[in-house]
Amino acid sequence: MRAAPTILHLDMDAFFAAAEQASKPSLRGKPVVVGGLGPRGVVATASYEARRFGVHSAMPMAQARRLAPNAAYLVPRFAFYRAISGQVMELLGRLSPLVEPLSLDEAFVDLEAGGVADDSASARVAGERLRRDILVTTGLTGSVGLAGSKMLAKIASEEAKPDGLVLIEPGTERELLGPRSVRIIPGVGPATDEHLRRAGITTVAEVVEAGEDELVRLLGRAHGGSLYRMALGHDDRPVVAERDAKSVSVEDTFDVDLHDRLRIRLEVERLAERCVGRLRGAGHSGRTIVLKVRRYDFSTLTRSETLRGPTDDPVVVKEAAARLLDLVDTTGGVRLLGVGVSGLADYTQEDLFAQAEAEAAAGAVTGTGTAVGTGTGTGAAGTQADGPGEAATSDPVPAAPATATETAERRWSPGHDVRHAVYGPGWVQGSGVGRVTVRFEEPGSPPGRVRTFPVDDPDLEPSDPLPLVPGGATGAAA
DNA sequence: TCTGGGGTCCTAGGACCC
DNA sequence: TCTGGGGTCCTAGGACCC
Repeated sequence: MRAAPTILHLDMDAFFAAAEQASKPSLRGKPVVVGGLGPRGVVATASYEARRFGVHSAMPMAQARRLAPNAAYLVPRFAFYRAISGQVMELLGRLSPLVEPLSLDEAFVDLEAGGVADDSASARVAGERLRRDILVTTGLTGSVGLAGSKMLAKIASEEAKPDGLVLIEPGTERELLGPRSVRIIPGVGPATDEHLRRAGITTVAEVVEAGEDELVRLLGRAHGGSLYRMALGHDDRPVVAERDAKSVSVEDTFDVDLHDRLRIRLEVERLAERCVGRLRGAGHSGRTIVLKVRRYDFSTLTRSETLRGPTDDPVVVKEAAARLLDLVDTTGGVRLLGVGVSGLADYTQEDLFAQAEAEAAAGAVTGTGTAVGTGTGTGAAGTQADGPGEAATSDPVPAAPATATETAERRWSPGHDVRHAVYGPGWVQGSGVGRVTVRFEEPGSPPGRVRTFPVDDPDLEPSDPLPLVPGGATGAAA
C-alpha cells in the first residue's frame, strides 16, 4: 500500500461494442451487442444502451435477443480490437515503463516508476490527460482508477465507469470498502459470495470482523488469507510488465452435439493442430497435453498426459490427444472439445536429443574417431524450424455439406467491413437467402443508407477496418 | 435456442523420495 | 517393532477474470 495513489488502472468502456459504434455511425446511441451469433453464442460486450435492457456479458445470446430484439448483433472482430488496443497500450507506455496489460481493454500502470506522479494532484492530472489522449487517438472513452494498490485502483476504475476517473486517497480505503458487498473485491465470485453469505458475511467490514483464522477455515489457506488482507486494504502486489504464458489452448463448442466417434476424433485432431500452430507461433513448446470434453449435459472433464520432454510437434500432440480421448466416454453427445498444452518451455525434447547427440559425437570424435552424423540428421527431425505459426490452415467444417450459396454467405459476417466498387466503404448488416445487406458509411461519415446485393456480386468485396480517427492508424492488418 | 473462448491460480490425493 | 514428515510431481476439478 503506497502513501500516494500512483497505481493507475485503465478500463475501456464497453470496449468491443464502443469500437463498433465508433466505426459504424448509424449504431451510435443505439443498443449494440457483440458476441457469438451461433445457436450457442454468448454476449461478449453490450453497449451501455443495450445494458439498459438488461443485456450483459456472458449472457446467452438467445436471452439477449429476447430482452433487446432491436439491438444490432455483431460478431467480434478481434484483429480490429487488437489494433485499437495497441494504440492505447502505446499511450500507457508513454506514462511508465511498467505497464501490465490484463486484456485487450485493461491494464495497470505504475506511475511512480514512470516518474510522472508521486502525489494525488499530479496522479489525477496524469490520469485525466491519459483519458483525453485516448479519446483523441482512438475516439473511445476509458475509465481510470487511481489508488495506492492494484486492488483499489481496479475498484476505483469500476466506480468511475463510464467515462470517468476516481482517485482513492490512501487512508480512506477502510471506510470506503467497509459497507460494500464482498463482491466488490476482485477474486470474490458467485461461489465465494455464497460461501461467505452462509457464514453470515456479506460486507467487507464483516470480513474484517470475522478475522483471518475464520476466513482461512472457510475458504482455505490462500483464498482466505488474501481475502482478509484485501478487506483490510492491504495489497502489495507489484505492477509486472512481462508475464510468461503458462499454457496455450484451443476449444470449440459445436452448434449441435457430436455423437459420431470418428467425427469426434477428427475434431480433436484439428484442435490439436490449431493448438500447436498457436504454440509455435508464440515460439513455445510444452510437456503436458490436456484434452477437455464438455458433454451434452454440460458436465466437463479434462484428461491430461505429461510427456518426458516438451514438444511442438503436431503429430506428437495429436497422438497424445487421441490417447486421452480413448479414456473418455462420449455416449450421449459432446458439445465442446478442447486441446491445450501446458508446462511451456522454449526448447523441445528433440532439441535435447540433438544436443545430447552432438555432445556424444563430440566426445566420440576425440574418443574413437567413428562419429556418426552429428546433429544435422536429427536436427531436421527435431525443430522443423519456423512453422507456419497461426496461419489459418483450416476453415470450420460445416456439420452438413454446404451449398454454394451457403459458402458464399459465409464470406459476409455481420459487422465486417466491405467495399463496393460503386458505393464505396460499408459494413455487412446481414445476409441470407442468397443476399447480403450492406450499410454504406464509415467512421467519419454521417449515418449511411442500406442496399442489398446478391451474395456473389462481383462489385462487393471484404475489406480491412478503417481508422476510427482521421489520420489514425487503426486500419488493422486483419 | 441455456450456458463462448482463452487464460490464471488453488486444492487435494496419490506416487515417490529422502 | 502400528502406522513421521516433508518435499515435488502428476492428475482432476473448480473458482474466477475478461
